[in-house]
Amino acid sequence: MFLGRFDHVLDDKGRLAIPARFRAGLQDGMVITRGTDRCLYLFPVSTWTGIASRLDALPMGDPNARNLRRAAFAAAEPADLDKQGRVVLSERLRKYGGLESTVAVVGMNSYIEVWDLPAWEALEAQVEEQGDVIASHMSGQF
Amino acid sequence: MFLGRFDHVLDDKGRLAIPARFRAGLQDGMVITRGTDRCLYLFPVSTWTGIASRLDALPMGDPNARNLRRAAFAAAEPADLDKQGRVVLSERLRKYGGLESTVAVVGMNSYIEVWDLPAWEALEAQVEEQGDVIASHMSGQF
DNA sequence: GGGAAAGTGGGGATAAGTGGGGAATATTGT
DNA sequence: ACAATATTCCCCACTTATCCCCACTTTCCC
Repeated sequence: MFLGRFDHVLDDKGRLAIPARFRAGLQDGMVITRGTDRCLYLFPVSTWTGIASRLDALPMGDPNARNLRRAAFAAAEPADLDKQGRVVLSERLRKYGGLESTVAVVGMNSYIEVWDLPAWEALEAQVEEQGDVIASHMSGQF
Repeated sequence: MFLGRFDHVLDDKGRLAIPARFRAGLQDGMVITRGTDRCLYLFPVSTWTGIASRLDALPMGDPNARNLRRAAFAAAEPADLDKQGRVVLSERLRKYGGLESTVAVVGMNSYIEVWDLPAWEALEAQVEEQGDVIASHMSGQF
């Protein structure tokens, strides 16, 4: 599973080194797409196919559903690890995520999120202020 | 399958370069036809035959079904990739899609859509206005 | 401390996207 | 029917981006 946060550098070719611990789960390829709050999602293909089939099931008679489906598929980009364990993030994805140079690669258990580092740190600080909320969500679960 | 968005130029001969990643799925030929919302659909032949047989199965006693069938078959045009991986879009199809010079070629998983770029961008902006609709549709799915 | 692996950087070969010329085929007009 | 014009298709050429490989530095681990 994908756990932990890693700060990596995006080079001028748009390449991002995937943390070594995450690579095994991405050997068969991955799909990178836009996530919530200006981050990027990075799914193993096996996970993506499930998402894709649910998108395919959307009713084509509904205009909103049609456009949602279009946006979702258009934003998705297949990718593979190179021999050094990196992926190329397209110009478009980088722009969406506001990725400049240093990014946070965050394991989200079943998938991976990629954040511009300043944005991630701001989010982290914000969450820290709300410590009680998190604690209340976790109580009685372990 | 077909994923991602690519901005390509339509030359004065009406030729459109198919993104290299899409070509493998179209080697055996394709069928281009009118899509919803003024875009073009581009199906691999194998996918098209399924659609065609469903159209064939429509009840010929029903006037609506008859006309749907007529419109669907009349709009469809077979095409092949040339040696450079391009297809020629007929005058009629270009006019229907309002294709001027730059178009968006969008992978829709099982088929491909072709949009006039300004129209596509308008659609994208519209979807974005609806907030994280995409994310909410994907959330709870992985 | 030594070895291996991880993260980072850069250069060269190859393919992708685009434009244009010319031969073969079809279309039009006299 | 024949010539003139237009259309389609195939091939070649250029520019830019992408991919693949090699190499260096730092960190981690034994």
